[in-house]
Amino acid sequence: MNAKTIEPHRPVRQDGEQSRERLLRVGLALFAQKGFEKTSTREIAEAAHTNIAAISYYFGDKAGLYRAVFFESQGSPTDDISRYADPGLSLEQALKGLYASFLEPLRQGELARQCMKLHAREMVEPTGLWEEEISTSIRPMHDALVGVLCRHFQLHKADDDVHRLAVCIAGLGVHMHVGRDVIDVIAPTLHTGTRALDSWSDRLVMYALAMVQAEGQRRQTAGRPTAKAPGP
Amino acid sequence: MNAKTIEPHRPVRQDGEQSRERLLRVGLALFAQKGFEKTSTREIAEAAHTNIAAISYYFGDKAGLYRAVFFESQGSPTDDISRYADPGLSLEQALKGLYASFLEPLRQGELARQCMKLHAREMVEPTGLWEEEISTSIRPMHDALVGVLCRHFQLHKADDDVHRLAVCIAGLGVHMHVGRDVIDVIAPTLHTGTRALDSWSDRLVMYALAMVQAEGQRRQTAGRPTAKAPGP
DNA sequence: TTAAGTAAATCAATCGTTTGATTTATTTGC
DNA sequence: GCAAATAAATCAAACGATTGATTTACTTAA
Repeated sequence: MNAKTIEPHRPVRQDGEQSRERLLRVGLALFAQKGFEKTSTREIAEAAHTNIAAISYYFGDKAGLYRAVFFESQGSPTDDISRYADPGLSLEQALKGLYASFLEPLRQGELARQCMKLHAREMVEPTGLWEEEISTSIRPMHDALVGVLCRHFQLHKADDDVHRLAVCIAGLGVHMHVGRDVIDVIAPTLHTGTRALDSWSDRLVMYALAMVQAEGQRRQTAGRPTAKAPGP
Repeated sequence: MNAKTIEPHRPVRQDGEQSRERLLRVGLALFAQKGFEKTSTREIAEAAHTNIAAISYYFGDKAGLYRAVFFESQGSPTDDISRYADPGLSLEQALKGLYASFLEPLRQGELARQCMKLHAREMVEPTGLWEEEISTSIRPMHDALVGVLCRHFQLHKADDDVHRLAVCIAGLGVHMHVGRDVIDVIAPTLHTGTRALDSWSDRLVMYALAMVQAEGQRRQTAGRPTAKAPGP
């Protein structure tokens, strides 16, 4: 943040802020690769070319470093909502924006991919930060998606079926990250080249639109009885 | 190595097998809840009312217990494929069978749910058993699903688009387990009651059918020029 | 007896963390 | 301008705790 002037020669002593950033970067890589428990503070310090004490010096403790990695390392956390929550957008545009939020980290490089992996790891092995992530990032995204669907279905209030549909639509995007390694093994060609992600984006939008359409048809077929299932 | 191979006959003492089963049950619960690293052998032994030495006595080491938990505890691992790989089944029947495999563990009780959680954990934090699980369980499932789709699309060979569709169809089922805790927080009503899972099954099948239909339409619209990657 | 099984004590290794001292950069007093 | 003083950053070393694994002695059923 603070502008560090250019040092005339290689200083024997680091800047401090540089060590902090190295710890963040290395911490993200190792935490994403091996998880929190399997990663030792000595390993982090060694990879970051710092002393072990630097971790507690800058972040208090190992958990503090993890927390900082989790919240500071992400590129653009929640402002992506504007890409699909805007009432002026069409359904297809909103879905395109939604899946772009999911897929962009995959093409953006290793750093963003590590962030996603860290978040995916939190999903099945919550360390406590996950609930905060839900309320600050996931919940707004889900609500925005539910809003888009309600507007499309001309509903003033979302019912369980809308929530289910929203979960499934988002689930396609989540699965791109969670199941990535599996996909690489089962069907490696699906992840080769930059065009691959474009194909994924097109298909995800197409599938999501198909699900929305199917749900719309179901709501019409289900007819007046606004209940969930046709009564006896 | 020690000659701690599998005994051909029942062990002479009854308490032994009981301790072994208790270790498996408790190990599954703790590994699923806290993960492999966070779970200590002392904790397992204490919860199973056995001694720490029993772990190495029956399973060699902690990793051996984990391996036994991972492969022995699952109810019906791979024979579910018959439920959707049978060529005589219709597409809808195959999809119903597929999602039944995903959803049944959720209604079957805590034990099966713990198994699924253990597998979901392996997905983002592989301990080495995951690759074996892919080749023995996931790959056959994916191939079977691809086969069903190829039969439906009247293709003699699967292309990337079919694989993509299969991944998305399976992704809906995977997301039921991976995102379960998140769903419980965001939309708790979606998981209440036994009827809830029936609704999920109906919707998943409906959405999958919609995706298949959309892909079929796309293949027709795309027309003769077999799009991007026509094989020689 | 014989051997499987259990219990308690103990092993070496590693963990995260803390300490006190050292080195460098910046500020202050004159 | 210049040395003293303060702050920031880094370092090696060791801390206590906990880990998985092992050893030893004891119990129990065949």
